[in-house]
Amino acid sequence: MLLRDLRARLVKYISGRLAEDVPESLRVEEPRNRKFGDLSTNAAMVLSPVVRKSPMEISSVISDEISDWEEVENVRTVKPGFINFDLREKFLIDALAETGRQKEDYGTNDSGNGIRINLEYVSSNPTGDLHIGHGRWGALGDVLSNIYMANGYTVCREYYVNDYGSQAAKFAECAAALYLGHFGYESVYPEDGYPPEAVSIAVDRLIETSGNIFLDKEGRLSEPESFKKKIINTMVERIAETLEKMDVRFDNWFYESSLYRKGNFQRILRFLREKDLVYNNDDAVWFRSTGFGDEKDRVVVRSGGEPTYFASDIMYLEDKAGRGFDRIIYILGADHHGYVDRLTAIGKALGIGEEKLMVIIGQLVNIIKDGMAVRMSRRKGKVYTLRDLIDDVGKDAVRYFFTGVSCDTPMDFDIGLARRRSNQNPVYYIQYAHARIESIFKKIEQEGPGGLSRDDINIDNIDFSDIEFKNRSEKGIAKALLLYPDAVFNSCENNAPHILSQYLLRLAAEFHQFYNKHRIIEVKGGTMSVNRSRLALVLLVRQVLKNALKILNISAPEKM
RNA sequence: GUCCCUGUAGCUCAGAUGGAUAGAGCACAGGAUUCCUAAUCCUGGUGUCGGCAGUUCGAAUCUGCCCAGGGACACCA
Repeated sequence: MLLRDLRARLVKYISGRLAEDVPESLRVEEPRNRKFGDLSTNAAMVLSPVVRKSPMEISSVISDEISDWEEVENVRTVKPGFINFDLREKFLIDALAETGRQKEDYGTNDSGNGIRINLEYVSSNPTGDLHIGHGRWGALGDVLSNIYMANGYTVCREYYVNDYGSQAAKFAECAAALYLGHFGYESVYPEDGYPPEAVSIAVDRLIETSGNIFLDKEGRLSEPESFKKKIINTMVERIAETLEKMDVRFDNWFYESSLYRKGNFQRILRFLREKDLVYNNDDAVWFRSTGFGDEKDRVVVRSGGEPTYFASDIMYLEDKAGRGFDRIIYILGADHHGYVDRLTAIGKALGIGEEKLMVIIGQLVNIIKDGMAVRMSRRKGKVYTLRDLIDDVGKDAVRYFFTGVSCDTPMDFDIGLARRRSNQNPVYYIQYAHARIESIFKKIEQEGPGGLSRDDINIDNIDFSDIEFKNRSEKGIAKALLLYPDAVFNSCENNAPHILSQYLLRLAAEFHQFYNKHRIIEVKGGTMSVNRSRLALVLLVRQVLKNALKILNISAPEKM
């Protein structure tokens, strides 16, 4: 990791020599403006208050040190106290050779040290189709999982199925009404039920696969409990199918009902009483969540004796901790942000450290249609669902749109725009870079210069010492390639897949610019030759594009 | 009323723990293809970084107060 390694080295030099503690804010980074050089550090400025010397004074000491590094050349200090420097070509070439050797592993690191993460996302109630927002959490969770794995963590992707409470019961009730109605029997549809068109998705499917097996002779449900189980599973199947359409998959579908297996609820209740974490009031059992930072106490057992959803939350978190995860991450939609305090309260009460529990809030998605915002409420009949979106624009675009912007940003999703398969969609720009490179290789293979075989354009057989930088865009590409591992690391540190998306866009841009100016297959006086240096460079670009696209799980097409 | 997120170019958004002249794409105008895919490239420019104070050598970034948009505040999930 170029930036991180250089920073670490600088910190090591400074600590004990110039200052006891090196400020966190010390950075080695690319300067915004290219004219300042390849890299830059603010070391002198952040040290100034610590050392009580002027930045310029400190910068001369530090720039002397940096000048000794074999990676860099041309170190200079500038006005307020910045130290700017360039990367030496010899270093770039050696580093690129190493990149080529690592191939599909390039960019990964083991900073995660095998730490076990449970990442829960989507977890939409199985009471209807997924909406657009779920697509965002799905893409976010999936890519974040990939990012964590690329950084050496172990990840369990989990979906929590709410199949136990009153919402599931209500859904089953609605479904039963439609089911009986379908076979011509009288049925009463619950007044406050889910929209029938949402429920019928599952009912139609159930009838298709299982026919009337839940119907008894009197025109009633023969086995209401199995019907409920079946109808919910049918909905879950449908949800899983939708998510699979965008390549979002889970390691564990965790059923809320499984928390209530033999005596588990009584066990946790006893435990909570022993710890004095609950008390009785108004015939209900309350959890002392205010004692752990929640704004109010929460009911665990209703006056009727039924456990609440909050009871499930307690057991679920306990279960996760019991499965030995070092870190438990929830991705919640902004409409559930009120959960954060509750969850952390449970965590504290159960002795799960704050550093172990993390909640990522994803802001909502607005749908824009013909310039107008469209409300997306599942309770209001026919809406534009995630399934519709994936069918309209394809999984690559969906995934890129959702992970290309910060999850803190409420996004506007313009359906009309997303439908257009045009250059307005940046994902094509990135994929096109990959397709172009493939096309070059195909050309070399098919009608390339004599004496050049397929093996010669294999990354394993390339002599990277052939690389030379004859112009700015070649060096620019090299630098961009070497910054990839930092992008992977930073996107993990910040739980921000969009850092990776942004990086990809930049690499693609570097490539397209290069491609337009310089040729890999050169033709001189009718004879064709391949520029070995550029071939090597482009092979690496392809590798990094592939690696990054794999993390985003967006396809890298060979032709477009 | 309380809490969370957001407010940056005409539009969609970057700007990762404060740093050097605030960026990209789209849209708009013009140009580039006898040659590896023009889904590309090159050239054009616009900003009271929502507002007002404060902290700092230095603020789009941190703090406070306002304004605007979205969301959340059940013995529903």
